[in-house]
Amino acid sequence: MTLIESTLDSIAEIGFARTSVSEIIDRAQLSRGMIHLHFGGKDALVEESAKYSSAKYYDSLNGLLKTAGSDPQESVEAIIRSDLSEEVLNKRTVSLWYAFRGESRERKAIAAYSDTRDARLRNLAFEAYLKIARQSGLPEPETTAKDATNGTLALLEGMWTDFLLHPESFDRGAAIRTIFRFLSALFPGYFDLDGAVLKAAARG
Amino acid sequence: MTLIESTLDSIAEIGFARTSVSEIIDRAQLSRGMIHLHFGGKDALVEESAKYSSAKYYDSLNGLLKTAGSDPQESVEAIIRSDLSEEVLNKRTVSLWYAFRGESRERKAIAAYSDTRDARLRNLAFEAYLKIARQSGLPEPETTAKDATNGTLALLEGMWTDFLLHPESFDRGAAIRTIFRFLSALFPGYFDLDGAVLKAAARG
Amino acid sequence: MTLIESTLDSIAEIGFARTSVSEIIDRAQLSRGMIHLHFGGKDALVEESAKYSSAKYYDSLNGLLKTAGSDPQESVEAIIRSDLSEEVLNKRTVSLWYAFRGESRERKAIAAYSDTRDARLRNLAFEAYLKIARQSGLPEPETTAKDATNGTLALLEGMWTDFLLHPESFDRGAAIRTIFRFLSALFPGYFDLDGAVLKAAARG
Amino acid sequence: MTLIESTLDSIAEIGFARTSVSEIIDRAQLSRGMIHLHFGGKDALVEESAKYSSAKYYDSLNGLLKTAGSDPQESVEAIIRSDLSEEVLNKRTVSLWYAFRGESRERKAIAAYSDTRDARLRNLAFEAYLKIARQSGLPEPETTAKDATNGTLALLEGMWTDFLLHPESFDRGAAIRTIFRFLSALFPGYFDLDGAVLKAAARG
DNA sequence: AATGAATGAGCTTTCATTCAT
DNA sequence: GATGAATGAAAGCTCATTCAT
Repeated sequence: MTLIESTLDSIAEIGFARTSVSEIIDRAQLSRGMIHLHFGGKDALVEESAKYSSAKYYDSLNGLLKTAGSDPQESVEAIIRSDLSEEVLNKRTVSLWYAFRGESRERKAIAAYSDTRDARLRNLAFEAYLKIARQSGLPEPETTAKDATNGTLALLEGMWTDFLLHPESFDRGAAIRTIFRFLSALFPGYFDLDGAVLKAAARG
Repeated sequence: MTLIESTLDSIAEIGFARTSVSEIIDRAQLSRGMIHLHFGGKDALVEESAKYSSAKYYDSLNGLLKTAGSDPQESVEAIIRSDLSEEVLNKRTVSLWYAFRGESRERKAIAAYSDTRDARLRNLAFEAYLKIARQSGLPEPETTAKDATNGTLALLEGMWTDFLLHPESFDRGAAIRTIFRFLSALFPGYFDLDGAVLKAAARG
Repeated sequence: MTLIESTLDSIAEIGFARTSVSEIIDRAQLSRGMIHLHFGGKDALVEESAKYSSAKYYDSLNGLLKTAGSDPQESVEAIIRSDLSEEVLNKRTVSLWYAFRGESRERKAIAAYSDTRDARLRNLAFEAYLKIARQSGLPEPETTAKDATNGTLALLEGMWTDFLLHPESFDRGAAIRTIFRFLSALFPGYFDLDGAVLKAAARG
Repeated sequence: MTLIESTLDSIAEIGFARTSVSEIIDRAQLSRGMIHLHFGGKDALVEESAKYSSAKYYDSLNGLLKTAGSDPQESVEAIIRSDLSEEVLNKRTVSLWYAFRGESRERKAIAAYSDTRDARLRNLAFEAYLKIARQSGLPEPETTAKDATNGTLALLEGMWTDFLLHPESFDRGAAIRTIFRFLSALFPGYFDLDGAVLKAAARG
């Protein structure tokens, strides 16, 4: 196993504080010097691990988003279902995510990889909501779309926190339904409690 | 200053990793042995500090909630405005909150004090939403109220995360407006973008 | 034994490079943390040791100089005999002196304690030579005294180096005689090959 | 650049302790394995470097001594002026010389190359002084010549130490004059404060 | 009860050396 | 011969904890 994966495993399993160089090299079955040879030090390895972990999250997400249809409400649904899927949201990823966030106030390099969903995801959601808001004839569609985007991402964050603190009792279905209840109220005819609603008119 | 407050100051200012016994006793101007004498060790002190910090959060919140009117939508507005107020949501509290969450996967005693808004707050929100849902004549008012509660608390979590990662650019007003956009869609006539809407009929 | 003495012993016996924290604490029979507790780190301990070693050299020298009579040529003789005595010039002191000098180019704090005989000793020698030069009626007594001082201290340095490199074959008597051969040529009637010459007139 | 020159550069510039294998190969632009391939290890390379450095010192000195005239006092003057010339005595050589001396107590192979002027130089000086002593009709010319030799080399050592510790304020002219003051006293008519005195009789 | 000097396990890092290529 | 990735012993240092006072 690589040093980065061993580092992530260790942080996920025993936490940031107990993730020592010794722990990492034991897991990676590599020699002590490798960390400094390849990364320059433990801190740099941890930062690379944060970067890699963040990239993996977006990769997983992007992989899942590919399955979305062309309708904007389908894109939104894909984002929500993907971000709350077992592949993306599980004990390991949530442990890592919060471990890095706990360090982010002290280490700006880590903060950069701990961001609340990155620009690409925000843009994807915003574009979808903008189309929906315009189609619905809502006033100020940009502002509506922006708030819907921020709100959706905030709701996803909240669900992740819930998973962190109650991994055993967390209910993915309930989390998804809660989000769609808000969306179906905001964009009636586009969403219902089960997700995206595809109208005959919209499908042509 | 007490050991607990010094511990919290240290965690908030220089982070979990650099919060050593020496750092704490320097801040508290107490002798080295006091931590073990009074708490049994550093870990126990940190747990007590998490407990105290959590209690202080709810105290601040409860203090602010007292100003709420008797209408359920006013209660909801009070919760939201309080939880995003400068008194409750600031660099210190958010640093502490995420520092403890970073540790929560490894230390269950800390997890207990890092919870996503506790039972009292959930009940308060749920009771308010239940009244609103019933008054609105919505079907399945309990489920609606539960989802609205979970969603509201999730949105607040999301806003806190946003503050953690972008303390300088965070906009309290925009955060509040975003939440009310969702609530005003879910409970039209009870909320608008500015908060609670108090109908003549409701005021009697 | 103290940490400083253990450090000096180690440097004298096994050299600068092999004088590790482990070596020092083993010799001192103290715990690992003491070096950092009392001195702040190995470097600071080494500097304090250099300072102490330097002070001890001057103390030994001053102790021996007390035996000197009141005539200036007796002062000069006392300086030379003391600086080449077994008490002052021995394997330990010469090892330390050159070990510190080897470091002095890189560490200015150590250079300060490695100086070629300090100001007090220079002044003592200069005052003695000035009196002799004036009594002898030599032209430019100040310049003569200055050169005699520099030359005497340089000769002593040279003898120390000889001792460093050939501790077994070094001959204190020959070293002293060599120096007095130069001095007796420079100040005839004041010194001969055996040291200071005390004239009837000078003795009263 | 060769490994030996890189090693000497490193010791002169950053000191013994910081001269690592990595530092040396970086300077030499050679691969890591070369040190062991060609020298068997770092220690052997350092010893070869000490040997080379010593040889270079004597080469420089010999080159400068060639300019000396045939009179013995001219030979002595050449030795002194050469050993204190910028070519021979400069920051680099003095750094190297004292770095090796600092190690000499522990590594006899290095001590051999750190000697206080070698046999050839001693013989050259001794032969010159012996001629002068005999010409002057001094009693015990051998002993006088031996002391003059030891004294001269000791004085040169002392001047080097002065340069090591005060490279900025060191005054070559003053150092030379000081030595000649001693020599002119010991061998009047052969030296004065400016160096060798060449008598009409001696020149034929 | 209260102190803080002392401990030593465990930390990150360095670096001479090895050896498969 | 020549390379440089890999090794792991040993380095300096940190720090929670202990305990004689």
